[in-house]
Amino acid sequence: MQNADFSRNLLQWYQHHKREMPWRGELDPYKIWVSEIMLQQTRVDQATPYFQNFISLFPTVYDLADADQQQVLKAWEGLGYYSRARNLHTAAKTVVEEYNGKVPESYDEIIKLKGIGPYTAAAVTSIAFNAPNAVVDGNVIRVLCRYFGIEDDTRSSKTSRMIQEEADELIDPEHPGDFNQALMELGSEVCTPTNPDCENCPVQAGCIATKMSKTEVIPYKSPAKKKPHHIIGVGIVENEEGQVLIALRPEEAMLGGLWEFPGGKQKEDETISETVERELHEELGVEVKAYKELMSLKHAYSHFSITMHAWFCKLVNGTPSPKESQEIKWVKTEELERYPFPKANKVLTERLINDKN
DNA sequence: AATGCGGGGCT
DNA sequence: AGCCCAGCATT
Repeated sequence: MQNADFSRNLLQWYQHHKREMPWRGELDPYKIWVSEIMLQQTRVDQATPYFQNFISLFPTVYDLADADQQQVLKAWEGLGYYSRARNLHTAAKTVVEEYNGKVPESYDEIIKLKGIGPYTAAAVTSIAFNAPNAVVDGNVIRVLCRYFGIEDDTRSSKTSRMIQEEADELIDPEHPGDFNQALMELGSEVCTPTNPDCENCPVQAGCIATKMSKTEVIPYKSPAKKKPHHIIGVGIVENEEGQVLIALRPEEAMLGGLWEFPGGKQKEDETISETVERELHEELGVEVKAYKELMSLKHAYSHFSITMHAWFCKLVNGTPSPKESQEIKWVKTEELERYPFPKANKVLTERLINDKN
C-alpha cells in the first residue's frame, strides 16, 4: 500500500469515527499544549474533566504563568505524574517571559520547553501549526509494529528510533495534525492491545501482522521488573483546636509540592504504631503516642506499591518542626480540601472529613 | 541505555 | 495481579 493510499484510507476512517474531545477543533496552541501534557501516559476519559477545569482556571498562558504552584497542583490533584504540572507551570512562565506569550511554532524551539519531549513537540506543532512532524506514542508504536511486522522489543530505544523513522516516512504532509490524531485514534479504537478489530481497520490490506496472524504477539515488549511492596505508617496528629498536622513534600522529591500526613516505611522487628512514632520523631522532632488506627489502605505507585496504616497520635513532648519536609501546617479538617494531596493521602483526608460529619 | 515517576480501567 | 495508557527528565 502506497503512503497516499494509507493516508486516504486512514483519514476517511477518522472522519467517520473520531471521538469528540474538548480540545478537538481547538485553534489555540496553548490549549492544545495543555491537552497533550495531560494526555501523556493518561487516557482521554481520565484527562477530559481535568482539562475542562484547568482551562477554566487558567484560560491563557498568562493566567497559568501568574498562578501559584499550589493552585496548579490542586488543579492536577489525582491526575498523577505531578512533574507534568510543575514543568507545565515552569514552561508557561518561559513562554510569557522569553516568547512574548506566544507558544513557539518550530519543533526545535518548542521541545526546549520543560515537559515537552519528542511526542509533545510533534503533537503540538502538527495540530496547532500544521507542521509535518510525526507523533510516536503508545498507540502509534502498536499500530506501526503490526503494520510493518516489527517484532523487536518495543522497550529498546533502537526500536523506538526505527518506529519514529517509519512514522516520519508515512505521515501525510498535507494533513499532519489529522494524520497523527487518526493514527492514535486507530490504535485506541481498532488496533487495540488485545482483540484488535482488524475487519474494521482501514489499512488492514497492508498490515503484515494481520497477514501473518501475529497481531497477538506484535508488538513484543520484554517483561517489566517486579515492583516492591512497602508497609507504611503515617500519623494523624491532632491538637486541642481539632486541627491536624500536614507536611509539604520537598520540590525535588516524588510527589513534590503535594501535602501528606507525615510517616514512613516500617522496619523489621517494629510494630506499625512504633513505626509511626519513630517516623514522626525523625521528621518532626517530637515525641508522639500512636493510640488508635484510623484505617489502612493499599495503593500502587508507578514503581512500588504500599499498604498504608494511618494512626491517630497524641503529642507527648516537643513542638513539631519541619525536618525532612519543606513546611508543616496545622489545619482544620474542613480546610484539608484546599490543599493538593496525592491519592493515598486524599483517601485519608476524605475519611477524616466524613467522620467529622 | 536504563530508571524514576501516578492513577485508573481492563483483562 | 499485571498491563496499558496521546512520555519526559535525569543519569
